[in-house]
Amino acid sequence: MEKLILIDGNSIIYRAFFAMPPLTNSAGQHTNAVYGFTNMLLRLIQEQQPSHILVAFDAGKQTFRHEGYKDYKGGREKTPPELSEQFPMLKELLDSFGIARYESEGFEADDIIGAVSKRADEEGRQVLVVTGDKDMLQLVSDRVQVALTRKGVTEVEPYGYAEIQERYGLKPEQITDLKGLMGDTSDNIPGVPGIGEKTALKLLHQFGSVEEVLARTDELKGKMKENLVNHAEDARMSKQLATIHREMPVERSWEDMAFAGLTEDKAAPVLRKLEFKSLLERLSFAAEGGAASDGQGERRAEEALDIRICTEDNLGELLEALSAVEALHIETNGDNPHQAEVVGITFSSQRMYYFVSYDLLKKEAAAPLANWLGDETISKSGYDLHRADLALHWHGIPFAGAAFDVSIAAYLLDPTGGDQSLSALADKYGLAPIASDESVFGKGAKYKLPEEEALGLHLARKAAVIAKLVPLQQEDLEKNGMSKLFFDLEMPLSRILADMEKQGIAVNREDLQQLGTEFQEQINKLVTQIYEIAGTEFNLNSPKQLGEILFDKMQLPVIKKTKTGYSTDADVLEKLAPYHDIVQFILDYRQLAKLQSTYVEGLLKEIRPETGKVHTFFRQTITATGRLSSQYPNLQNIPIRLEEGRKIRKVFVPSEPGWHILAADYSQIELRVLAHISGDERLKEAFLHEMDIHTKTASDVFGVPQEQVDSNMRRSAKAVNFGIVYGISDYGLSQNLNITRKEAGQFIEQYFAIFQGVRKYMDSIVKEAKRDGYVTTLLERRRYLPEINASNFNLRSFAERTAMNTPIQGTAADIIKLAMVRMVEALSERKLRSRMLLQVHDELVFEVPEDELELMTRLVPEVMEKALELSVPLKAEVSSGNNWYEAK
DNA sequence: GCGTTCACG
DNA sequence: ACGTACGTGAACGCC
Repeated sequence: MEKLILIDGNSIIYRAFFAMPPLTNSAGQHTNAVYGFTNMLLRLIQEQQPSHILVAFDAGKQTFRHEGYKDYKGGREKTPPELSEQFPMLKELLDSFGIARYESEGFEADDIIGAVSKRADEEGRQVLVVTGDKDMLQLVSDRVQVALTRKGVTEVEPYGYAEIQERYGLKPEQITDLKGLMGDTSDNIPGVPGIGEKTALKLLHQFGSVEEVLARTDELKGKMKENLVNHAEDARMSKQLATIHREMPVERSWEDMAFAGLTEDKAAPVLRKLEFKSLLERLSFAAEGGAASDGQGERRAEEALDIRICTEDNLGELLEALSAVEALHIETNGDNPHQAEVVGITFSSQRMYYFVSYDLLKKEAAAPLANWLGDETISKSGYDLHRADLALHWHGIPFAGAAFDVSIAAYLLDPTGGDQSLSALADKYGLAPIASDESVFGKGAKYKLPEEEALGLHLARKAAVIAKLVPLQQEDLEKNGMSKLFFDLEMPLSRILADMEKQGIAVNREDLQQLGTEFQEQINKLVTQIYEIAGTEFNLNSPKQLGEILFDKMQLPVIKKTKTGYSTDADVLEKLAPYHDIVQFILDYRQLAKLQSTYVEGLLKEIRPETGKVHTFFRQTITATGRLSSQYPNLQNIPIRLEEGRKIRKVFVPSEPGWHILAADYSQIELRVLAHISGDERLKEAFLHEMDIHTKTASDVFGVPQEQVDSNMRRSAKAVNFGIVYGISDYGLSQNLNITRKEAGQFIEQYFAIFQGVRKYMDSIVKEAKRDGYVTTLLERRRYLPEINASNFNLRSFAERTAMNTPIQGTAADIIKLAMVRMVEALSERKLRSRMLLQVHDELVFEVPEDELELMTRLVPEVMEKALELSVPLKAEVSSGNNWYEAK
């Protein structure tokens, strides 16, 4: 008789973790949850004699991160790292047992179990679902049984029709009704207030279903009736949430799930590594490894590598091997690559690994090696070569020829994939494991280089992993249709970014200091006034102390609270301003204090004395959408909206006398992208006719001619347009416009009634995300949304808004990146001296010699507008002056 | 190290 | 019943 055991992996490992006492192996890894899981598994196998087994997991690391987030919202503990670290071990163990496991981006273990059990049921097979989650009881049928864990985890209690009837007096399909009424705090299912298990069961015994209860509330009375009437929708939705979807495409055949029993050669090494001696005995496996054991048997099976620690004497070997180098790794220290030291370089060449220390690299004897590094005709594969390039540059060693950067590939393949270190990538691709940097170097203040031998080994392992990753990632990129994005856009861009960063942008130190003096005078005045009104001195920078003054001492009304106390953010202070003069002073203080600490003092610290410039570091592998980010300093958030802050821009000047700063920005690029991808005729019309998009939107939504749109209507329309781009919600819009949620909802409804193409796009992109588990941009940049089918309302809603926003923000990011690549080509073709310095999401900043100003004023917007052809025109506006302030 | 606030697109 | 507009980085207070 064939029998399938379907295990809810997440549910069981959680329970095992909390049920078992702490347990670690000699490597210091926690193993208690894996131990509990394995015990349960072996017992099930013995008792049930299954022919097939499948363990289902929630997909991806994100799930656990967001479970932490959800728990946090629910006021519970985060997933402890002692548990997180056990997931990879469990998966390795299952593989070694020959047990199939299944996780699929965008789906939860519930979905997998629901769908697999349904199919098996239809095929007439016996199924036992093992879980700690009572919701699963809804899956019970003639052929499907559900085993719930008891107190511990190794014991389970099987439920069929009879047991559910006996325990609850319900049929399996009524389990969702039960949840609909009583809710479930751990899953964030609300249910109906005041109704717990007892009341819910009574109601269901009387009426049979949620729908029937709600239809016949006239037969009830009192508070319960009131709650049911008022929360009818909650009840319906809760039932929906508790319903397991059983329709996902199952990408496992029956044969894939076959279980043939354990074999010692596969299972024993993993059990030994975990140091599960009692289990080894129970299975009659040897507790010590066989012939393979080499005294390191208990450690992870890191690969033995053939390593040369290079010296002046043996450097010739490496020089000969250079022509066959598959990968190199350039290790740097510190976060800021402009200040980093080069720790050492390793090379992988035909299964030999060479380590070169920085000291050796700087010696005359290594000149051929330095030449090789700087030869742009030699293609190089590595990890974070952009960072390496900068570090080498400041030590006088040119680097060129970056052709395949494993960190960028990993980012494109999963921009929100969490830890993208080489150690994590080795795990992910099933390569020989390598130690984490933290374990080799320590972190923070404890960072310390190990002995050269150990250092060389660790860095050689990195080079080895890079060499192996390259073909694997190349294949994955190809599979995802991202090869062009990688080779023709991101890799060229990474080289361009390094050039921009080395170039830097000049800052007038004296002017900046002068500005600081002016700010400080104003700050001093404000502080005096505020202390006087408050009647006491306190730390104005402490929201806690400020809150005590405003709300306890002065008794101003509390508008909003944070987790830790009173909120004092600008939103709140603006609402309090009418009550007391002090509030405006505080707002002004905040503004100036921000400018002073972040932009005057912060920027001064970043000016490099040698160049008189600031050299930001653009990060290419951070954002979820494909945008860049900027650090040390962040030059993508220099003030502009308020005049006081905008003055900061005056200190950003050309680095050569007589040159100009030229800035060009895309006009409404995100709404134009939306017009293109949604195909909305009205939106397209607006851009084809060069209309003011917010006025046009107001005119359409309020049904008045454009001439009659007043400033308030335009302001509302602008907020709606922003909201649309962000993945609109009535709540968000209401916050932004300071109106009620209902009014915001009406705005949105009116908008969608006019821009129907946009509504269709929003609906279809969410559907697409639910089907595929990811969304893409025009250039096939991809973002996975594992929570798009979550049963938790907040997680799911967030993913839905992300599904709407990411293709828009991401495509805009694609476009300006394309423009940057084309711009550099255009500059070099025309042999111009102008330099591209900064990118600020929809803006490019250049420094331009006088005699190129006219040409650049035409060329830059032209290149930007032609970067990608859409069904609406792209528009770029250009301007120039003696500094960034004037280039507006 | 986390939370709050605020600067930008 | 729940609480978010999307995407970032830096400074500061506080534990």
